[in-house]
Amino acid sequence: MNTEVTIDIHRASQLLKLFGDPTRLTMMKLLKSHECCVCEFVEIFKMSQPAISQHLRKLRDIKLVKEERRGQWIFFSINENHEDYPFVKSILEHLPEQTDSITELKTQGLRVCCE
Amino acid sequence: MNTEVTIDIHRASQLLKLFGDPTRLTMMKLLKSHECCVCEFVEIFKMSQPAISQHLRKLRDIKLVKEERRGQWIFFSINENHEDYPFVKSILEHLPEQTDSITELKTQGLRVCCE
DNA sequence: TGACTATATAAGCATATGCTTATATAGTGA
DNA sequence: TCACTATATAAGCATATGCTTATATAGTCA
Repeated sequence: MNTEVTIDIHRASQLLKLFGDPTRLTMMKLLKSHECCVCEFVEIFKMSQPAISQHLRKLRDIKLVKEERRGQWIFFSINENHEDYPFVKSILEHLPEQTDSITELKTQGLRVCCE
Repeated sequence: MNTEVTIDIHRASQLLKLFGDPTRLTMMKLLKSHECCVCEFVEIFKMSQPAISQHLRKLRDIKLVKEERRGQWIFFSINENHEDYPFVKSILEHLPEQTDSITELKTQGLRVCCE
């Protein structure tokens, strides 16, 4: 019936549990199109740095996101090689773009650019 | 870019939070193809009747499932008219079929049939 | 090196969650 | 009506979750 690869239902529920938090879900949607670092999320979500860091850790623990240090900053991005990325992608595609928050960051001169 | 209707990210996270429990996620997958009543779920999940009832209530509270009494039994089914059903459907389509548990119910003579 | 910025981690705490047991409600059928 | 089955609800409890504050780690730059 379904040509798509299916995902084990327990693993699926673990992923969905992480996506069940509005902050993490928005993070994932943002990261799908934009690399971001912690301090940017702090601005976007108006949330403390440890809170942001802990959300990202949960996403990183199951390898949904990867990190890369550049100078002072650690940039987070979606791990497109994750075994369940097709599943993740199909969920994120139903969500509205979050480009506004990135645009606002830029307007405020808070978008971290590290070349 | 995307011709699909998008879902508000907060509402999405509420749905996904409910789907973040393996029992409820499996229930939803089962209900997508089979009407079931509480006592069947009790058998399938080897879980107490109140526990099952409470999971179903959460799904019913946000109208993801509907119920219909037939005699002694109350049959639950997916609410395909839910505003977010396309989103729900796309998630469930990634999950493996759960027909085995229904087959097993039938084998044990525990499948409730109410015509 | 020392001050600064970015990030991670630990501990604590209030609230949420998912079960349990006990009990209430509602339909069936003798 | 009464015993029975199916389901719902309430209260209690152990654990999980998501924040907080305090502190540690690591890089930058004067």
